[in-house]
Amino acid sequence: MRPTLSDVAKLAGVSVATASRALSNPDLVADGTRRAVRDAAASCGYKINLVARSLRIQRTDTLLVLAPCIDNSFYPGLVRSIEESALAMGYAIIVGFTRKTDKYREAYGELLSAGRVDGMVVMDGGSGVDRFTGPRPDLPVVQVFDQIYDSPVPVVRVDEQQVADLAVQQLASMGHRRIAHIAGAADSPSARQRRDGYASAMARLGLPVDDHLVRNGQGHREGAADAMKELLDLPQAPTAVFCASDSMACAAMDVCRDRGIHVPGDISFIGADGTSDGQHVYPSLTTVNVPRAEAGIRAVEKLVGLIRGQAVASDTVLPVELKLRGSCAPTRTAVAA
Amino acid sequence: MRPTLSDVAKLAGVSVATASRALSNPDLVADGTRRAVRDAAASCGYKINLVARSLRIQRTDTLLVLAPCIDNSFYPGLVRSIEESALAMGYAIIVGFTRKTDKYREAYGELLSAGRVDGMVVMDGGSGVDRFTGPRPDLPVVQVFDQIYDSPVPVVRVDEQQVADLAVQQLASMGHRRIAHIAGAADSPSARQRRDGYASAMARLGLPVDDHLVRNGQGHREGAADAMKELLDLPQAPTAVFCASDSMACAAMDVCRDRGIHVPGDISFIGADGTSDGQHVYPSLTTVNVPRAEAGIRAVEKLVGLIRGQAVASDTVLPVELKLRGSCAPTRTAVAA
DNA sequence: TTGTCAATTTAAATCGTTTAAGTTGTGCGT
DNA sequence: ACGCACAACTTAAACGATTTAAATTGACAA
Repeated sequence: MRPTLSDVAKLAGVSVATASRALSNPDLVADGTRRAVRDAAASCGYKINLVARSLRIQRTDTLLVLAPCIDNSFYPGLVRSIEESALAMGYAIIVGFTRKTDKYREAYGELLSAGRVDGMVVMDGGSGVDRFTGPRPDLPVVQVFDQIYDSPVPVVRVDEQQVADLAVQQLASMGHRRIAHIAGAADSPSARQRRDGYASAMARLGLPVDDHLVRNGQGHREGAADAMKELLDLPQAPTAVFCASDSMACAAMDVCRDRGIHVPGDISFIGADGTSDGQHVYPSLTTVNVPRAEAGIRAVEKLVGLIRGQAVASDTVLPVELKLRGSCAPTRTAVAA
Repeated sequence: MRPTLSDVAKLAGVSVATASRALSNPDLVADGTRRAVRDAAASCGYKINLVARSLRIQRTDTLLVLAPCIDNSFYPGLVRSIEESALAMGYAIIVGFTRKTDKYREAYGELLSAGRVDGMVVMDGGSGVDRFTGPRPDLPVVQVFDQIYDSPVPVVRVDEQQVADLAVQQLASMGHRRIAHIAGAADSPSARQRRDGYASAMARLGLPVDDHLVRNGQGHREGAADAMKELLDLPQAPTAVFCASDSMACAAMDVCRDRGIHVPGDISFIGADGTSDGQHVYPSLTTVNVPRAEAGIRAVEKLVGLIRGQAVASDTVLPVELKLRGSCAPTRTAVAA
């Protein structure tokens, strides 16, 4: 049987209260007593029972982290960053994947409402947070990217419109006028915002907004490949494409290579997110970077603040940044000019 | 204040014991009582306190999953598979990254020895499992891939020698004789075994084993790129390379592209692991697939068996398989012949 | 000797469940 | 009518820690 605190106390010849103090609040006991208790604990291999401790102090020191999936190269980095700062603040993390499914959202939400975790970071904005916890607006929850429309839940995010803006602006500054957009999953709030951002950037720059130039890539490679084929088959194919994610951009570039179309000579690409997808392809992908590591840190800070009952900013917006790489170039006419 | 079972009992006019039974062991109470308790619970929004429950039943229904990192594309799929089967068996998972560092190994090991989790899946074989839990051979632990030398811990793995064997055999059958190897991290058991497997396969096939043809790629892209450059600078460059991981193979192929060396025309590549790295490069990478999803399932099955005190196989070896893709081709002489 | 005070230590309550053991009351056979 | 079996429920004791309030100890001054 595993030794308990009472075993240690017996061994050291003190009460359990003193044993508890000696181990967790050392300055409240006399030197000799402390040593005796510590020796006793070591000699019998005592390990605290964290479950009992949690019950008593009403804290689990554990956070729940929910991502839609982990196949997507967007999330691993985010999870890693969350894990790192959680650990630094004394929390372990339970990781769950919602698969964008209410069944899983609810299953994991139980962990929060049943007190197995102290708070939750949600990266899956597919639907309201009440999908997770039922109607409990008081629980500590932080949303990261993919904000739910007019949700009261504190959020760490970027300005998605600006993501699109930077991309379109860059392409336009290189002389492109027929700029297409391959959009992300229809049910993703951020994908919708990037599409809107694309449209308004085009309008603002006085570029022709042609509905045929906007295609739904559904957020995955296959969808993006199909979308790209449609774009290339257009009577007037675009000279540049802004894709809502790097992985879609890579898939679209692959389609071009297969058809013998040169990137960036014949057509330029810009992706978004700044994942590793775009770094090791040829040509390497220009992208609008979304600071995922930073977001993870801020999310944990915010969540821990919430848990401790401190006042926290309800909306944190992080800066995005264009990373210029090999996949885009000035149009031929711009070069000629 | 959150309602407890005793609140529910009061509301329903029964004792807490009956309330507990009505909710978790429904067939032990009368129909009317059950309904009364359930209604009471619903009406006050009662949620069970899983921490209290865990303390009482001495189970947390939580597993600890330790990976060295998650940047590497090898682990996300494995973690996902573990999460999926754990959830199916009624377990949540705490995920931790060891960063191949004893500090982190010990920090997470605490969770196991302090009873916050019921068992642990370790994917980081860098050192003995005692690095995690101290000298506690009785705790439920399963190792996945990267087995620790003569460790008593049950393991789910592949035959790493066979991984190398399949690769070398394939290349040899295509006429290659100068086959190089770019090895993985020096401290990784599986990397060492693949290197040994390469050497013995070469010997068995009567191919010249030249020390210059074995380079340490250190398991990452940069290391592999350096290794590849050295190989290309050799007086007699290899005509084929077996890389200990797909990501290293991709990095090595990139070096060839930069130097204008054609793959697979001038040189063939085979990677290992079957990660997504090799699927979206050009040419797509031939690889020896390691069944990660299957491994995750088997690991959880085994761990849960261990937790429940059942007898489990101590060594599960899963089959590997060559996935022939575009990165390797017969030598010119083999084609001419 | 006695009282005061600070420094330690202890007993007991508490966190919210589960469950073994005990109580009650009903129906049944004889 | 009596006793027995059985169902339904209650009581009370865990699980293993923390923490409040009370008790003990010893030193020192009056």
